[in-house]
Amino acid sequence: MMITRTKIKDVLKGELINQSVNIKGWVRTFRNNSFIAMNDGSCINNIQAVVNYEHTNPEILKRITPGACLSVTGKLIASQGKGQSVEIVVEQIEIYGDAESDVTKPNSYPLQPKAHSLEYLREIAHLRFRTNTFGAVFRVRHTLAYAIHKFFNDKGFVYLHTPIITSSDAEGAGEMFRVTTLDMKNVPLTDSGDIDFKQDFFGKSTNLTVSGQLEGELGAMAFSDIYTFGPTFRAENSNTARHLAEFWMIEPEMAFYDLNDNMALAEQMLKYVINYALEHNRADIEFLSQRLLDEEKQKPQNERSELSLIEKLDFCLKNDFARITYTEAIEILRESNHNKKKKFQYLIEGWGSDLQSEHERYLVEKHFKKPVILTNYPKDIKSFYMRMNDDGKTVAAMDILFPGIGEIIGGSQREERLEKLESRMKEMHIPIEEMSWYLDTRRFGTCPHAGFGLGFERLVLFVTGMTNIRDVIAFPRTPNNCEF
RNA sequence: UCCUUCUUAGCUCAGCUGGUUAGAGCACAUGACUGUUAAUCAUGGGGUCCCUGGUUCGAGCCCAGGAGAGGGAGCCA
Repeated sequence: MMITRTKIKDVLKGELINQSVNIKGWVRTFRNNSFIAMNDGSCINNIQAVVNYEHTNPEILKRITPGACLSVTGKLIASQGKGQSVEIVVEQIEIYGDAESDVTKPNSYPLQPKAHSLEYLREIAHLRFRTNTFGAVFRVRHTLAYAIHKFFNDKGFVYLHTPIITSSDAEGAGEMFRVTTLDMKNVPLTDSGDIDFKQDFFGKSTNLTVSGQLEGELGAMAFSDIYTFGPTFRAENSNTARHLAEFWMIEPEMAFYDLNDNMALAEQMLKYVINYALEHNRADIEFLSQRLLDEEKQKPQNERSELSLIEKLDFCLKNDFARITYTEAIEILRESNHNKKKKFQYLIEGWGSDLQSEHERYLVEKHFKKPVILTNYPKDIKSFYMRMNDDGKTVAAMDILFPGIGEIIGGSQREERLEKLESRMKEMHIPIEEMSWYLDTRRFGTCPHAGFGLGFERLVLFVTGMTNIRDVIAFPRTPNNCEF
């Protein structure tokens, strides 16, 4: 009789003890010609399937190699060994797919039963899901994505799908990728010698979106509360461990919210999703936490983290984020011993200039030692749509800074007053005519509103303790790299 | 884009001041063992020292250019 397949996660619960079970998955290791460690991705743990090698065809045994895909049927029993509570006594093995283990042969399975560097695994990103670390990372990533949807859904937010192809280039959030069907070898030109986009697919110049915020504001002016969660594209030539050319962003936009409401929502959301991941992916996060501890054992004492990953996440949940204005931040930095001893590479020059990464890191990691929300930045270093404060010098912006990540959220109360918005756009040379659809929100029933953007991969970085953003997205796109 | 470090076996890395036949651990193969936990033990095979050019009697090592990767910065999420 055929037994239906059970996922390894469920088999490991032990409820099916003394019953026949069928599992399907990939071999991690095969020890002692007897013990197959199998994983099907349903959880971090493997199940041990025990083969009686004396009664099994040696040709079959030879094909049980790391990476091979098997279907195993047998009785689930209490394990005699120490590493696991239950194991399967193999009665039947079907090999779905072999994996060549001999590294001297071409096309051998590149994952060996040993530690590999993250850089090496990045080169074989199509197979790295099969490792403990990346299995854990991508299960956590999934849970965070689900938690974000659940958080907003439970609050009555509408999930708005903003366009991926846009014609607006006024956002100014970054360099854009062009979308075109024009023949690159024979680009049509106008009489004046410019590219004739009238002949392009959309009859105008188009790009991949750098932000769904402006469209999001349109939704908020009808549904009150909306959020977007989609891919975002920036053609910046930035090569860092925190930037991608293609990344996922969450952008809520709320009518009748001021800056304080905005901050409160952002903090509540971050804590909700971190807590959700801790509750639903405990084993994965514990594995990642232990992984970091093992890694840090190689470092000198003074370079090790004060808190483990789990402790860091718990700490973040239990403490209020620090909230300070830009002006107060400048004061703290100016008065710091670090600045007085000239330890900053960029000394604090005074009010008005943007903070450098080292300054943000000092505030978060040395001074407050917890997440920090910076507010009310000088208008000249922020975007046109941010609401002007009464001082005429600052805007109602907020950035949330996380330890080890830097800016994880950027947001603001939006400028809802038409005249002020238009004059700001003129100052910053934003083409007002092209943005007429956006300005309609201010013409027809405008209201105070606010929103923010959360870089999803940066959140995943924080929760998994990974340090390179290329290791928390399945197939990273960065300058000069678009593999798979 | 800028600064900086690196590139040696399938993987992770040693390789002294430029000097004979380039090493280790793991992996892999073969054999032994058989309740293991990345099993253990023995034996064995395995190298375009990233590429191109130069200096030198002699280059893995020095110089120039190029490619790729890591870390930092800028831009930001």
